[in-house]
Amino acid sequence: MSDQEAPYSVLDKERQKEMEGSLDDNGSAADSRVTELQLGKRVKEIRLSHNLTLEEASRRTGLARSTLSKIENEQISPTFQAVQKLANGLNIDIPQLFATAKESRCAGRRDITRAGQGRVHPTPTYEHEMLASQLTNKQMLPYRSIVRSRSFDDYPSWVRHDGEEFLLVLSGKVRFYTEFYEPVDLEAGDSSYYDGGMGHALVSISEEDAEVLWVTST
Amino acid sequence: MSDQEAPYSVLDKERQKEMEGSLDDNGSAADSRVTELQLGKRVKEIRLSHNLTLEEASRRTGLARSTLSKIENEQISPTFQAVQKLANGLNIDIPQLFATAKESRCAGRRDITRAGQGRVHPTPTYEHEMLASQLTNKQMLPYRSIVRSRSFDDYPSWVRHDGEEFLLVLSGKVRFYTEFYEPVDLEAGDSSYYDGGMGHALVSISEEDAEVLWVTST
DNA sequence: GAATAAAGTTTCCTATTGGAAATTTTTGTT
DNA sequence: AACAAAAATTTCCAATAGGAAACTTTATTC
Repeated sequence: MSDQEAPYSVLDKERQKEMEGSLDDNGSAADSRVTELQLGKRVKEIRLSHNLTLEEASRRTGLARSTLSKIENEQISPTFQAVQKLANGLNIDIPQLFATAKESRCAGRRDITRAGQGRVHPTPTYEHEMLASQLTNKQMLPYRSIVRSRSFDDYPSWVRHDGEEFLLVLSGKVRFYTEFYEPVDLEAGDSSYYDGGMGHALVSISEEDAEVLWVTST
Repeated sequence: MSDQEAPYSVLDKERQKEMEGSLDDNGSAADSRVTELQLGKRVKEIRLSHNLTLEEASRRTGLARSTLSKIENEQISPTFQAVQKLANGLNIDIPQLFATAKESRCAGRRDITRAGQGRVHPTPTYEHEMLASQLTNKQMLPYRSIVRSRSFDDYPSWVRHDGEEFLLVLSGKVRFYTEFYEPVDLEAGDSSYYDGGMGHALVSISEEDAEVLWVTST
């Protein structure tokens, strides 16, 4: 093959490879923590653990051998489409792919929120105090709320969201409306667990505004 | 981060009126189209729920406005790199991005537990009352516990388990021991969020046994 | 309602990806 | 060791993503 005059010399290659290690920059706000590295390695691991050749993997995923090779060697950043084909073809679900890349499960994170020191977020019907708001990427979102609403009519429509929700009444008394059930009155100490996708709403029915704790799963 | 910028609004669910239906899967894991369609929509949802403009999002993620727009409108398939910047910049973890498609079970489950009516499960150090125990297959496990322990020595070893844990002190006062931090005293209303894999233990330090609420993610 | 500003989309161009085929590396056989 | 076969990598080029700026749409103000 050509040697001295080729525009892409071996030297260039080496240099490129080195730079590959940390391709996060753009000094802007994004916290580009180095979560990168893993993907290619991970894919290779999985492929090998299934005892597949690139050829086979190519057949199953619909991606070219060459493309797979490049992905495994971190030479390219596959498009989302490609990632999906990969995941489908190799029978891995995407979260799994990133599970390792993301970070180890046995972290030692801890966040403490003193009473009343959460980040407050008011709405017409509730006054929410986000707890543990320092910690990001949580699996659950806890918040303590004061139920301002005094009538079901305060709600233009059902409140809905992804995930599941746990509710505990801390003080006062509320009426708990849900889309598929009769309303129920809950007092301090009563709790409920329900699907967030089901419409729901709370109304204070005690002298003072009731206080509740919510934990939502993501 | 974590300041006066748009408060994390998982709470702005009010505006999340529609849950899209209609995903035609052909059962097998072969077709990638299904999830593909979701990505843009999902990103847009998330961006809006954080009350961000494309401009803002661009600043945070380091991706161009135009690129973000194209992604949201499914005009391009972002590279993995781009997806990562997205996830970092918008503070979402990647699995969450992909979670949509399969989560189409907008069930309407609900379980109510009256104060003191949970299923009790005593241990030497705690007296646990499982809440919502009627409901199985939950993503979270809530329980209210009385902290019997009076000394750290009551614990033969650290308590550890999978997932993450949210802790709220309901009454009394506890000392919160963790594997990687100095012990902290918590009073009624104080809360903490931490990784279950990190050793932890509670000890009552008030006159009466303290009462706490725990929610563990699975 | 026109004028202005802000948010979002499209265009145009460069940089990068993805695939077919050539090349190199690895593995197995005599 | 030499050869052949299989697997992996690299090259080259067409197709596509990403970014800057032009443009269109949607709010906001006078």
